[in-house]
Amino acid sequence: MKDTIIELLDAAGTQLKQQGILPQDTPLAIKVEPTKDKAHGDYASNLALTLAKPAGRKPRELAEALVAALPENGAIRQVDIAGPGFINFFAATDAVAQVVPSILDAGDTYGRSLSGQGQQVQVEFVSANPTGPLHVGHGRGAAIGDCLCRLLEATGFDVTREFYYNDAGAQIQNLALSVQARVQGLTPEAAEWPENGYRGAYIADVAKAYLAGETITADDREVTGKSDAKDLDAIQDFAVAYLRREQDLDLKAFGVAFDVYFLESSLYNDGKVDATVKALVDGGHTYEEDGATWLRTTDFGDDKDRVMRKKDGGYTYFLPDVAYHLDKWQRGFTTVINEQGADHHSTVTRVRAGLQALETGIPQGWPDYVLHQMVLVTRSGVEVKLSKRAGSYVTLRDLIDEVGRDATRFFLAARRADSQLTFDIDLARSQSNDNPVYYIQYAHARVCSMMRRAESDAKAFDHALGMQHLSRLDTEQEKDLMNRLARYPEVVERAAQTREPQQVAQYLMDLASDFHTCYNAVKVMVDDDELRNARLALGLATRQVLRNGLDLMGVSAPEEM
RNA sequence: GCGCUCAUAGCUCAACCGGAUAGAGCAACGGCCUUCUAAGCCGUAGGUUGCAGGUUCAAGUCCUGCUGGGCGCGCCA
Repeated sequence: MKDTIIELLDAAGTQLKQQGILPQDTPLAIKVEPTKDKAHGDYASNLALTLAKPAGRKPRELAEALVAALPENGAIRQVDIAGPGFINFFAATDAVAQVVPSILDAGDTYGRSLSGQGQQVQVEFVSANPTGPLHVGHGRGAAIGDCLCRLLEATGFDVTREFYYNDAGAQIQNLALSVQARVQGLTPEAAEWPENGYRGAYIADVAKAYLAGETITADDREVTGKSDAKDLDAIQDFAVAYLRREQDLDLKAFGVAFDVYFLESSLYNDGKVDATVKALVDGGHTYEEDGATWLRTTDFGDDKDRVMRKKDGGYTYFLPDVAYHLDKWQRGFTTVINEQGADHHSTVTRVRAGLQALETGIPQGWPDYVLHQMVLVTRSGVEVKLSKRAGSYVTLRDLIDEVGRDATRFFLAARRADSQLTFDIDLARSQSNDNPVYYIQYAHARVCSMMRRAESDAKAFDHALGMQHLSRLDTEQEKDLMNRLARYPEVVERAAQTREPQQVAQYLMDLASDFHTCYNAVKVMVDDDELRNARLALGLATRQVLRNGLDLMGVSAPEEM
C-alpha cells in the first residue's frame, strides 16, 4: 500500500518536472507515513512541503498540482489536501483487506525480507567473564543481543552469535584464589581470605565439586577436579569450566545460544596479540615513555594516548581487544555489532582507534556498538541488590526462576537500550492487565480460543469463503487492525536497521491493543457464513503476526491462558 | 574537571531518518460479563516534552548553552 502510494507520487512528480513546474534536478525524496489521525486518511505525504522551496511555489498550490498529476489507482479511494499542504490518502477497503491473504499465504515468513542479501553479520554479546553467575545486566545484554540477531536473521542476514571471554586475566587469578581458599576450608569471613576474593556462595559449590573430583564439560573442554589444594592451575581450569557451564545453563534457560565462544587466551596462543603489536609498531603509531609503550590513539579521535605495553612487559586489556576485532574483520564480517553494558563505552573509541592505526582498510566507524544502560531491580518499590547465590548482585537466574523466561526477556528487551531500566519484579510477575507480556500473549490466546470455538460449533474456518468476502471487513476497528497488520514488515525492517528491538515490542503492544478493541466491538461467531469467515480470516492473520513478532522477541505464543 | 548518555502526564514508558491536536498502560473517577477467554473493552480527568536560546514552512525530535540523574575517565578487565 505504502509502496503503491510512493509509486503514484513518483509518477506525479516526474510529470510535474516534464511540465516545468518542478526543476528537473530536484530529487524526489518521497516520504509516506501512516497517519496518526484517521481524519487524515490512512497514509499521508509531506512531498508538497519539501518541494515547495525548490519549486518556488506555495505548498498547497504544489500539492494541488501533484494530486492532479496522480495516476488513477483502484487502491486509493480518495485523496485530500490538508493543513499546510499534506496530501492525504484514503485506502479503498478492498485494498486494505489484501493484507489478510498476504499474511495467511506467507505464514511464518510474513515480515521477513531478504534485504540483508545473505551478508555475514557477527553479533557479540553477553561476553561475561567466567567469575560468577550471570547478573541482570548480562540478562539485558542477552535479551537485546538475541533479539537483534533474530531481527537480522529475519531481514536476510547471515548471523553469527559470539561470546568472548577472558579465561586468563587477573580476575580469573582472583577466582582461582577464592576457590582455593574454600578448598582449604576458609570462609569469606576469615582474615586469610584473599583480599579481592569473590565471596558469593557459588565459590563454595565450585570448591566442593573440585574436591569431589567432578568432571565438567563446558564449550569444547572437559575438566576433572582433584583434591589437591596446592595446584592453583588445576583449580583455575576447573573453576573456569565450572562457571562457564553455569552460565551456559543460565543462557539455556533464557533461550539464548551462541555459535562461537571465543577465548581471549587464544589470541596470545595463536600469536595474534604479538602480530597486532608488531603491526602497530611498524606503522609508526607507537612511542616509548615512562618505560611503557604507548599507542598514539589521539591520531584517531581518542582524547588521550593509551598504554599498550606496561612497564612490566605485559599488555593492557585493550590490546587483545584490538587483536580480537582484527580477527573478526579477517573472518569476513563486514558488519560487527558489539552489545555491551554502557560502563564499557570508553572502549568504543579506543578499539576503533586501535583498528584504524593498523591501517588494514577497516572503515572508520567499524564496528557498531549497541550499549545498554544499567538495570535496577525493585520489589515492592524497594531496590533489590542481593542474591543468595552471588551475594552482591541479582542474578539472571533469580529473575527467570521468579518471573519466568517470557516476562524476563520481554521486560529486558522492550525498552530502548540507552535508557536506564527499572525491572519491577511485582509487575513482571503480575498476571494482570498491567503486564504487557500477558497483554500480548492474551491476544494470541484469544484468537486460538476463537478458532477452537469455531471448530466445536461445526463452523470451522472456510478459507475460500473467507477470502471471497474480505470486503465485509468494513468496521473502523477492523480497518485499523488491518492497517496495523500491514505495517509489520516495515517495523521489522526498521528495528533491524536501527538495531532497536524495542520497536517490535512496542508494535506488538499496539497490535494487541487494536485486536482487543476489535474483539470487543465486533463479534466473530455470527451466523452469516460470509461475514464470519472473513472475520475468522482476520483473526488468523492477527494471530500469525502476533506469533511472528513474539518469536522475534524470543517470547512464547501460548494457545491458551 | 573532562567525555559518553539520558530527561516526555503523579508512576512506567511510546511517538516511525522533523510533520498536522505529543500517545498508551498503571494509579484516580464512571460504565460494560444470560453472547466468541473481563489477563479484556469503553469513557472522564491528567502536559509550558528539565530550563534558555537558535535553525526550519514545521522541533519532543536537529544545533548551542545551562540544570539534574546514570556511567566512564589506572601501566584494572
